[in-house]
This record gives sequence, C-alpha cells and structure tokens, in this order.
Amino acid sequence: MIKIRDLQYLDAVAKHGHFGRAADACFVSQPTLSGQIMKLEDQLGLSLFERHRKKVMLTPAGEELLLRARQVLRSAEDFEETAKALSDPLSGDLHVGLIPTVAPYLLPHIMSALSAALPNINFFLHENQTDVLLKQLDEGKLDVLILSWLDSMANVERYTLFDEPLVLASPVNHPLAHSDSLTLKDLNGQWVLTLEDGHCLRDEALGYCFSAGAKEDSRFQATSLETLRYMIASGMGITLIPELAIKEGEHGLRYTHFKAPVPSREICLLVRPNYSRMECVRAMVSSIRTSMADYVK
Amino acid sequence: MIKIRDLQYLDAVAKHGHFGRAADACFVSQPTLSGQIMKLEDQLGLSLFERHRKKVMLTPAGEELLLRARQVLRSAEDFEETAKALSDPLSGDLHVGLIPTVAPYLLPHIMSALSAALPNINFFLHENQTDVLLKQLDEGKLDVLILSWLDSMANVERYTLFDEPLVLASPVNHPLAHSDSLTLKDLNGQWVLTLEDGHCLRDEALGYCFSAGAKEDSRFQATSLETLRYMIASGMGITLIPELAIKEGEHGLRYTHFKAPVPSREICLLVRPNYSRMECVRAMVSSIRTSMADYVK
DNA sequence: TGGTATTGATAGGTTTTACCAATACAGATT
DNA sequence: AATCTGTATTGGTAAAACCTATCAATACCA
Repeated sequence: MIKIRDLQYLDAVAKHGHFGRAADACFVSQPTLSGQIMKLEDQLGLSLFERHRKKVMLTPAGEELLLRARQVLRSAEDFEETAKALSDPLSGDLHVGLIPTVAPYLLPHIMSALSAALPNINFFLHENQTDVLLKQLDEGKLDVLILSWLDSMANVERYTLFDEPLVLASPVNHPLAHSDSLTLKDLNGQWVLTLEDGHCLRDEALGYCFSAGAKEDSRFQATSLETLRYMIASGMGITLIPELAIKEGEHGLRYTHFKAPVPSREICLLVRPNYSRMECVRAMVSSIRTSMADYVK
Repeated sequence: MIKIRDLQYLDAVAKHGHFGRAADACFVSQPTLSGQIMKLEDQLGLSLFERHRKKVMLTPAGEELLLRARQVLRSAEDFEETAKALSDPLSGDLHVGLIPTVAPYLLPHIMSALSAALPNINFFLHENQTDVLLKQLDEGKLDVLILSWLDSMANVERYTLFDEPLVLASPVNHPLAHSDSLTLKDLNGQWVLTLEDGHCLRDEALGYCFSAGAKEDSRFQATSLETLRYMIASGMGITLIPELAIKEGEHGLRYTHFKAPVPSREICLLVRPNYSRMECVRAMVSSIRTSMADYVK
C-alpha cells in the first residue's frame, strides 16, 4: 500500500517543478525526496515525472495520479482535523440515559451547573426504563446512565450521586396524612397504587410496602408518575413517591415524610468499565453531587 | 502525519471487533496490531476502542474517525487502481502534433495500422505550425510530433520516418509540365507561389527554388496547400508540392517529378528526450515506417 | 472451586526503511 | 576547459514496524 508521505512528495515536486525546492518544502533532503519518488514510481510501475535539466514535468500518468493523490491528502487532513477536535474529552456529544422517575425531577436541579462545568459538551438526554438503558449502554448507544441502583446490575462502573428518600403520597384527607411520626409499619393493610410494570420505582415501592404488610391495588397501573399523582389526588389510594418528584401546593394531594428507617433509593451514574471519556464522567459526577448537596441544604 | 497502514488496522479492528482476527486479516501479528493501534490512539490524543474481554467496541470518537478513515482508504485505493491502469505504457491518451502540410495527406496512410498496433491508445491529433508544435511539445501538451525535420531543431529526440520528395505542381498547359527530365535547374526564372509565412514547407520550397534561380510571386500567399493547389490550377504560377499531397485527376493541374537530385524533405517523429512512454513511441515509429514502406512499394 | 482457554498487553530482539551528508554525474553556461 | 545547476548514487544511522515468547485478567467449564 502506498504511503501518504510519498503522496506529499509527489504533490510537492509537481507544485515546485524542482526536486530541491520540493525537498525544502517537505523538510527533507533532496536525495531523500528523489529516492522516495523513484521508489514510488518503481512501485507503481510507471514514471510520474520527466526529468529535464531546467524543469521537472508530470507525465500524463503523473498528471492523472496527482489529482487522486491530492484527494487522498485532503481526506487524510480531514481525518486529522476531526481527530484533533475529538481529542478534547471535554467536548463533543454525550448521550445520557435516564429513567422516567428521575429525568423530569432531577434534570432541573443539575443541568445548568452541568452545562456550565462542561460548556463544550452537547448533552443528549434519553428517557427509558432501566433494562432498555442498560442494553443501550452496553451497545454503546449511550455513554452514561443516571438511574436507581439495583444490586443485580453487573458489568458497569457505578458512581453514587445521592440517596433519594421515598415519601408517602396520599389524598389530603387520608388518615396517614399530616402524621408527625410516620413509619413504614403504618402502611400495614393499606392499598397501594403503583406504576406499570418495568419501572424500577414500582419494584422498589412495592418492596417496601409488601414488607410493611400493604397490598397492591392492581386494578390500575399508572404509566407515569404524573398520572399516578392524579390518581392519588382523586382519592384512589396511596403510593410512595421519590422526594424530588414532590410538587408543593398541589390540590388534594399531601406528601408525608417517614421517620427512620426512611425508605429510599440510590440514584447513581453508570458507565461501562473502560469507558474512554472518564475525565468527562468525573466532571459530571462532581457537578451533580455538588448540585444535589446544595439542594439538600 | 497519519499512516494509511494504521487506518487499515483501525478499519480491521472495527470490522472484526477482535484484535487477533483483525491482525490475521492484516497479515500481521496481534502484538503488532495492538501496538500500532495504541500508538495511533496516543498520536491522536484519544482512545478509539473500548477493550472488553468479549468484544472490542468503538468509542464515539472512534466511530466518527472510522468513517473518515474509510474515506481515506477509499481514495487511496482509487489512486492505486488508477496507477495500475496507467502502468501499461501501451494504453491511455496520446497527443500527436502534426503540421498542416503533413496531417491530411499522411494520416490516411498510417492511422488504421497505428490503431491496430496500439489498440488501447486514444490518439488525439493536433494540427499546427512547426513553432507552435515545438512549444507545445516542450510544455508537455503534446507527446509526439510528426513534421518535417529542420536542422535548427534542438532538445528533441528524432526518429526519421521517411523522405518525402517534392514535386512540381503546375497548370496543365505550363511549359514544364509533361517534362520527362525535369530538374531543379529548369525552375530558373520561374515565378513561384508559396504558402503563407510560418509553414515550413514554404521555407523548404523557397530554398530549393531560390537556389535554382526562381523568384517568389509575393502578391499572394496561400493559407493552405488546398488553396495553393487551386491557385496553381487557375494558372497563377507553379509551386513545389509534397508527393503525398498529390491528388491525381484534378482539373487543370499537373504534377511532374524531378530527376535526381530530387528535392525532398525528411518527415520525422519527435519526442522529448526522457519521454516516459518510449515503448509506445517505438511501436508508433515501427508501424508508420512499415505503412510508408508499403505505400512506396 | 480449581483448571483451561481466550484475549489483549508487554518485553526483548530483529529487520526494514526513511533519512542525511557527501559525492558522483550529466547537461547547460560561461 | 571550467563552472554551475540539478538529479542520482552511495554509505551509514536511527527510528519504526515487526516478530516470538510471555504475562495478566477474565471467561468458561466441570
């Protein structure tokens, strides 16, 4: 296979019409350039130049090949320029996967700081359920995930961002609302509404509720937290809601915090092991942790 | 500057997702390939692959660069394929320069044999006066010239094709027509019509005529042999015409051959010294000499 | 839970090659 | 004839690309 250097020599000699000056332009000695051109001609099985005492001119074949050589050189330069642009790990595109019970409630707290910390990163946000996200991360379609940690997760690198308490969401007139000392045990015998299957929050919430002796009202399953919230407000039951999802001042709805042991989930950031832009990931983790610490305070 | 080989390695690893198999495909050892990829990554200042036990996947930067790398490889292959096609010296385009007093009379005798001898050559024929042709040959716009030799020509390689006698062209009723023993001396005192300035035939014909004591009728100068012929036929004077230009059966015109010493010109083929496709030139010379030997016979 | 296979990285040594300085050589110029 | 200009040749060097052998980490299997 030909070498790009040789094509540069070809280009230079064609441009200068003179081996010595072309050699200077390529920062090599004239014998080197002459030798390489001869080797190239030998390799191609044709002569590129006619050597004359006063000038060096392209053969017809050389003329033809010069055009293609310049095409090669152009695309090689394009490659190098792209590489240079990409070499800054703190720039470029970053595809972030988030679960639906996190994305709309977390992003408002972290995005402005993230954008400020990584001004040259374009964040693409993808909302999907955990299993889909994990698959896409593995396939390389996503760069990082932000979701609720499950012990069953494997083959990922995990950065804990914060622990998010779950709070009781109930109709304002519910007996447990306004309790000053709500514990999980108080859920015993209650009917609990949940998200539809596939949401990790459903499994987490049900886990806490079942262990406390509550029962699932499986007649309805909400497709989103927002829908679920409306169902609760209309008096259909209670549920556990992540703290970040609380919106104060909602009509008919009341959020009540638990006393210890507080049910919670761990929100973490996942990347593939050996991910290439760890510098960027570390900056993200740092920025998000700071944002959330400020939020708690 | 990057090396094409490295881009091939990049392409191979991306395609196979496996260093060992990619190395086999590139006919190098796995450590070599690993090393070169690492060196490339180092050089570019970014990592192209994420290494996992079970698979090797492209980083986002790698994905982007792979596209450009393949573009480079494509154009490099195009270069090599073109070179291969051009490496056959007996194919391609060939620009032939001919003088106006040769082209229309010689070409019918030689072209079919030339085309047969060099079936893969495209002949481009350029008709111009000697000085223009020499300049274009020197500039590389033309590959070979076919013209009448002048001793003043320098810096060219010369292949004699044949000697072309000059014959007397006169009106049929001219005293010298029908002579069985015409010599140059018979031109003494005659008025001679010629081609316009710039045609080498003019200088040659005038040379013979002046030395024989003839005079130029400078009231008219023909722009082509065909015009000149009509002027002779209409009784305006005599001239010397190259033998190949004779058309028998023309009304009012008579051609008379000279006895020795026969005035003549040498038709030759010229190329630049160091011309690259000498194999092709030799084939041309050989073909034309054969054609013209057949013609004389 | 060891034993084996797979895979990419590493180490050490060899060959290739691109390179330079010095110089030869050829044609043009004086 | 002497000189100049420009390319080719020669001999030697340092970088690189490459190989074989081996390691370390993991996956796979019984």
